[in-house]
This record gives sequence, C-alpha cells and structure tokens, in this order.
Amino acid sequence: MKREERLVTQITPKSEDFSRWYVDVIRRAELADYAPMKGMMVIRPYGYAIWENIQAHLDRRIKATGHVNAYFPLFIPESFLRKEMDHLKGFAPEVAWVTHGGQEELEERLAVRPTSEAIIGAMYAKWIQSWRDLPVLINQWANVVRWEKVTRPFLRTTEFLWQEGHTAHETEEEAREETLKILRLYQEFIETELAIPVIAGKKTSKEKFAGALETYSVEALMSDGRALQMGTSHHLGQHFSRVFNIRFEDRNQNLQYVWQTSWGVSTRLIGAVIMSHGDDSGLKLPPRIAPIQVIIVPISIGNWKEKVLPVALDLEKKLAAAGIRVKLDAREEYTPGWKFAEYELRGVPLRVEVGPRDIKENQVILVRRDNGEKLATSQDNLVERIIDCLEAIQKNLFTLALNFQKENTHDVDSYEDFKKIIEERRGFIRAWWCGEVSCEEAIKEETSATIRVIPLEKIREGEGCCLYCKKKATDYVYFARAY
RNA sequence: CGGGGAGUAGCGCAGCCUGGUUAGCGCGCCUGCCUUGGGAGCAGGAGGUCGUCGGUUCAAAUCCGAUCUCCCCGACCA
Repeated sequence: MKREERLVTQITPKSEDFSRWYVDVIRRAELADYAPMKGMMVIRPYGYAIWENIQAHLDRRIKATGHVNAYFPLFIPESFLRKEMDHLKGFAPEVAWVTHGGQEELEERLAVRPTSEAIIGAMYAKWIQSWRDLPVLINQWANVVRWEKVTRPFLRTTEFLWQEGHTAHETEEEAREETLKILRLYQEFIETELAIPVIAGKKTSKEKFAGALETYSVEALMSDGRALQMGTSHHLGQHFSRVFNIRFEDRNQNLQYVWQTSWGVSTRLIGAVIMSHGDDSGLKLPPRIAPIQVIIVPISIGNWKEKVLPVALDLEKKLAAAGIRVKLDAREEYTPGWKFAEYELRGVPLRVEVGPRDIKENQVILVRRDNGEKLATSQDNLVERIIDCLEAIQKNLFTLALNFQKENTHDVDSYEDFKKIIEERRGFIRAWWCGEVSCEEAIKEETSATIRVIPLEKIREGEGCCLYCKKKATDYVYFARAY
C-alpha cells in the first residue's frame, strides 16, 4: 500500500521498517506503554483484555485435561536454585536478587522467580509420599522476572506474565505423554484461538531448557520471516525430583523418584498475534481473542438520532445477548471516517455501519478487517449473519497465516542455497542434519539461523546427508532466524 | 554485553555545528461555530524545569563530563 493511500496514518508502514511498525502499533493501539525502568512495560487495558481472553481459552483447556490451578511464592531461596546445577547455570545470568528486607540484610538471598521449578519441587517433596498421590497436575498463572539484556514489548521484557504447569508422575512414559499432550494442547489452542499455524517439535539438546531431559516447542513464522517460539513443554525426567528428593513408594513398595514435566506460554503470544496478522493499517485481531469483536458505527447525518440510532442500539443489544463482544460508538465528537480508521488500527474484526441509506434499504454494511470487504447485508437474521462472519474471519486469518508459512518454508539440500535463502528471503528452511552440536553451532555462527525444532511429523522420507558436514543425517529439521 | 542512532508539549520533528529577545512547526488536546457514508473546515486557546545530575560561562536546548531510557544490528533468552 502506498503511503498516501493508507487509511491509517501515524504508524510506520510494515514494509518500510518492521520493528518500528511493531512498536508503533503497540503504542497507537494502546496495548502497552514503556515504563520508566529499563525493559519494563505497562500492559494497558486494551492489551490486557487480549491477555484475559487468551487466559480464558487456555485455562479452560488446561482444566479440561485434569489440571488444577494454584499459586506459589514470588521468591525462591538461593539454595533452592543451586540444587539443580544446569538449571542454575541456565538462569543465573538473568536472575534478579532480593538482598534486603527493609533495613535488614537477608542471611540468604532470594531470587525473584525466573521460573518456578525449584520452589514447586520443594513443595512437591512435602506433598508426595505414595503412588496414590500421583499424578500431581498443577498449573499457575503468574509473573516472572528475567533480567534480559535486550528487550522488546511483549516479545522479551524483564517481567512478563505466563502460565507454568508443573506435573509429577509415576513413570517416565507417563511424563513423556504429558509433555506431548500439552504440546498438542498448545498447538490446538494457538491455531484455533490465535489463528497462527505452528510447527510442533523437539528442541535440540543445545536449545533445550536448563535442567530438562527433553524440551518440545511450538514455533511460528512471523510475517517478517523470523521464527518465534510460542510455547514450550519440558520433560524434566528425574533431574529435579532427585535434587529436591521428591520420592514416593510405588505399587511394589519400592521407593522411587517422580518423573516431572513443566510447560508454559507467556504474554509473548500477544506479540505473535500482532506480528502474524497485522498490516500497514494496524492490528488485525482474531475474533476469538478480540476485546471488541464488533464495532457499530452509526452514520451521523441529519436526523440520525431518530432514524439511525435506535436501529444501532437494538443491534447492539441483540449481539450482546448472543454473547458477542460488541460496542456501539455513537460519539458525536468524532466523524465516522475517524472511527473507521481508529477501530481498524485497533484490529476490531468486524465493523457494522448503519446510516440513513441503510435504514431505507433494510440493510447494514459489514466491513471485514481481515480482507477489507464491504458487504451490504440484510437486517433479517443479522445476528446469525454476523456470527457466521466472525467465524469466517477467524478461519481466514488462519488460512492467510498458513499460506504465508507455506510460501516461506523452503526445502534445501545445499548449504549454498541455505545461506542464500536466509539472506534474501528468510522464513523456515528445512534440511537434513546429522545431530551434531558442532554443525548446529557452525551454521548459527555463519548464518545466525538456529534449529527451531525437529518436527514431530515426518516431513521427508528416505535418507539424506547433513547440510553442513555431509555425513549421514539423522533428522530433517526446521531452521530459521528467530526472535 | 559489543557496534550504531536518538531523547526538545500527548505524538512526530526543527533549532544545537557558530551559546545571547518571550524555544518553534505539524498532528493531537480545550472553547465556539459549522460539519459528519473513509481520520472535515474556520476562529480563538491551553500545554515546556529542552531525559537527569554536575561542570564551563556574564549568559547553556546549544559547549564539556557523568548517568538514565528508547530504537536498530550482533552475542544470550519465553
């Protein structure tokens, strides 16, 4: 879109400067604002409403699979973090420490949780004695702090909101099943509610979580061609149960350590929604998570208050009764054109225009944010038509994102092609890999692309040789430059 | 944490090099009139410790030092 043709100004065009566009959208749509401390942001009401909708959809799924919510402390004693050395080493550089309580210096420093495995492990040790106590399936919605060096609103902030599930099981098999069940749950949730297609797979040992046996993740491709990790699910094995002494007496009266998992998604998902669907005019929110699904704009001409407003009010009432998140903007201080642009910027999926002309025709104008289509629609059965339209928008956003992902996924056999694509087009690149960390690191060093996942689905038959070292390959994997 | 750029009204910027009346402009905001089918028009008005701290000077937005924050590109991460 040419600059002068754009309907919404005041944000940098996406094609001109993606990073700036991203930040402009966040600020203009009032999703978040910078706080006066480095790397911290305020999630404003409109942004928080999106998070609440995300929470509602995900929480329902988490509970439907037998998990319950609880809340653990914000602080973790240093000695607890030190118990699992890989875990400590992984997080040490980014932990914020509390050293004083009031005027008193603490005998032992307290970490502001970067994640809660340690404190939850300590509690599980107290709660679990018998196989009858298992499995323990607990989730918590919380904030965590990681002192990152480089931050970006929603994608990487010093403090962020997330959910973290922590489970304990009798057998390794059960824990692995849980890990994969959650990974699939995340995939279904993200694709259904956020309309973002993801690749589910396993992380390489280099990329796995500090302290885990195996890490799985769902990865999405953003519209600038970079990958974003959208959720992770870890099979922790017995690493934490051994150091926190989480033991139980099994069915054969043997004392055993539990098998654990942990998994999470964060407010980063909001960043993914912005980057996956947005355009030069601003946000495009999937209806399922949009704080406002339908905006009604009355065309305020002549005696509109007598003729148009009652129809608009009636429609608002009916839509609200049908469970639609609807808003009627009848303010006289702003022109209809101004409102059109404003709600487009804010990503409202569907706009209903009602004017004197429409009243005469017994119709309204529906305008879709996903494709800009304007549809003159009869007022008969309008609520049903709107519900169908929202469903169509949700589906279309997913389809558009899926097409983009497909168009930007490249299969390569030669390292030369690999480098060329990474430089010129980015996107996902699929290639054979030998399983060696050395090749993974060399490729990262030379191209800054990393292995995002070893996909769960087999995507290529036969055998091949490693993209880098040309030795026999073990896996056909996804590479990308990532956030 | 390394390299680069930037902080002047809510937002976007000019002024700084070459120090000197009352620090400007566009958008936004307030009041009034008039308008309203894609961010209307006219008139009047409010809003600033020039990021912060310190130094040089008769005089600092401007020169010097320190510090905080943001953006971009790398190394690290949800």
